[in-house]
Amino acid sequence: MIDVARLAGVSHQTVSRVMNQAGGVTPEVRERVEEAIRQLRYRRNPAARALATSRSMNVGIVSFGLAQYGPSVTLTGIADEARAAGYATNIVSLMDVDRSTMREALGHLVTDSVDGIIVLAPVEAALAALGELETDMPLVMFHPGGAPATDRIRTDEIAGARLATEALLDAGHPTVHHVSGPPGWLGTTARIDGWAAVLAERGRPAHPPIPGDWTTESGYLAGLRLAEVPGVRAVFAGNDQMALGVMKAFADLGLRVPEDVSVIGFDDVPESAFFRPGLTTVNFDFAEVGRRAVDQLLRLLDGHDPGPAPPIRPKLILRESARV
Amino acid sequence: MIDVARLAGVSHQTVSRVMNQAGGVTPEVRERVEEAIRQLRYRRNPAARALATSRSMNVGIVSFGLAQYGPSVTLTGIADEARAAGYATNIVSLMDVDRSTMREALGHLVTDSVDGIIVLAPVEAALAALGELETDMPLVMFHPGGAPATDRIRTDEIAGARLATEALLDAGHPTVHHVSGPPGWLGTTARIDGWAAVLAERGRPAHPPIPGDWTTESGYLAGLRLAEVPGVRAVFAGNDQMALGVMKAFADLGLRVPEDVSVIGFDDVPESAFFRPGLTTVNFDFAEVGRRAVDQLLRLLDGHDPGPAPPIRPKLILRESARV
DNA sequence: CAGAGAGGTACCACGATATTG
DNA sequence: ACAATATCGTGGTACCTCTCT
Repeated sequence: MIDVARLAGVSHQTVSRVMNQAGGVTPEVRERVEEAIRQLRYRRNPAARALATSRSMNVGIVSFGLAQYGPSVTLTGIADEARAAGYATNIVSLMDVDRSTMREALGHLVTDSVDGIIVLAPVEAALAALGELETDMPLVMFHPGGAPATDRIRTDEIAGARLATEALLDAGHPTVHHVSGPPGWLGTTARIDGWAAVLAERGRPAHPPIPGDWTTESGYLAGLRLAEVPGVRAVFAGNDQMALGVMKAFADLGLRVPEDVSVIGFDDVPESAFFRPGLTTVNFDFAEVGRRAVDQLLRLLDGHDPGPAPPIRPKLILRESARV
Repeated sequence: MIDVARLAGVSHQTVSRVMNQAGGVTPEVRERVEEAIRQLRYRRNPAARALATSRSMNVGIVSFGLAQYGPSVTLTGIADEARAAGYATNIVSLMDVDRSTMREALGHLVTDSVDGIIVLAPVEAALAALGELETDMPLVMFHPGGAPATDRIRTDEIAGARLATEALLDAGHPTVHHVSGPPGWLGTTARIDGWAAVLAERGRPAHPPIPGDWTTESGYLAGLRLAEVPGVRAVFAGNDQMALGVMKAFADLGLRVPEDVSVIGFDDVPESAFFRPGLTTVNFDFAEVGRRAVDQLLRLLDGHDPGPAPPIRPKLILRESARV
């Protein structure tokens, strides 16, 4: 910066003003400084800046289950939005989620002095661990189906499950069977809640959900079991992979989708449009989850209470797997 | 740090020595300092440290296709290994790969003054873009099927494709059909090369590969086409999703796997063990790719030429989808 | 004597180096 | 010779001062 100042014939302070888009610089001087910056290919040193401002311009991310579709898409949303706001993205990945791993992850990020943290671990264990750990660091977590709160970004998965269930009932099916995700995941609970609420409202029989584990295989097994239930007309699966498995089991057993049974999935993974039949499913914009998490965190960093962020709304994507 | 020094009754320099595990401190003094550190919950300021040492202790990652299984697992490997070495992980995700997006991504990381960069974008466009861009920053890229080089971490995907093809031929099948990945991906080329080489060596007919796009659906379409080819006995698919699609097409058309046709996949995604039938496939340790990339980069940062890193070797995972 | 543009100086929290006990 | 200290440099920003319409 000193070199730039010398070349432009000004003080380093003026160069700083130019770099920070601060006012109080003559257009003429500003141009001279900018030319010097270009000429010397100057980039300011973020460490020095961080030291002087006590802001690292880094956001930390604690992530779990990155190999899943939703979280990985959300991660890119976070990275993009943070970048756009001038923040870098510092990631810690978790193998398991419990109090000690969470404490360790947060500790790493605190040591790296990030300005704020986003927790991308939509499981109950994460919630519990965060509840027990006290941090003064601004923190936003992803909470599928959660209640409004300043530190949460919510996908309204209860509404998503309702959309699917209502669509199936509206189509005239007597009830809807549910293949759920594994216990412990926030999304599993939310989807069960939404589905059960609609059945209760309309006085339809609610068969106990058949638990899967998000995999296609578990969906297949659930499908085999469902096929034996007399009068199965409509199935709502907790994610698209399980819906795929259900459909495969039905196909193997000679049940036609959607002629005999309607199936609706959840997530709208890119492949779901290409399943056979194309899967009717519930879409959430997971990248938007990431972007909003960053926005919310930045507002928190600004100091004034932003209030709860609005939830991400579901969209029912109509394809061929369900007669609605 | 000054507070710690004051509390321990020493100079800040001595505290620095203790923090850095440097010698030249009496055990007694060291203990006093460590007690003071504990008491004040002191953590050193990474920005100040970065400024003084001109090392940010950050590695940058340029990633593409994070929603894919391989890259996302590799990312966690990178994050873990970097963390273990005291480095934080700074991620930039790419939507498209071309010269300008790559330049921009590297520019961001340079601005953030990372100490080194790992490029996780196994497509030819990335290779080309990096070739044209000159950076003095230490950089390691993931290069499936690539030749040995100091700045590359290689998975020996040619060997992986050979394993699959040889196993099928050894089982007595007259030849092997290949469902390839989309053009432009380094893995696509490597897998085709390995497959073709084995067929050539053994004088077997090589039908042109049927190109897919990594999705289950494209595998399904390829399976429909393959089923019409007379005498199809063995199929090697470029990844597990496509293998799943192929098997589904065969099932729909009444071809039994493995009785009528053997199928081998590639990647060994966690679900593949649960496909029906369980998928014989080629495993690579993608997390290890990430760990080695970090190790190699750290050696580069050390200054002395580490030589090419050894390639990641494939393993054939025998399950039920192929009679071998 | 305002007020705007520019410069001067202290300070951020460390590590490196030379120096002292 | 060894432990511990004092001083300086790192590259910026914040705040105060100066100068000139």
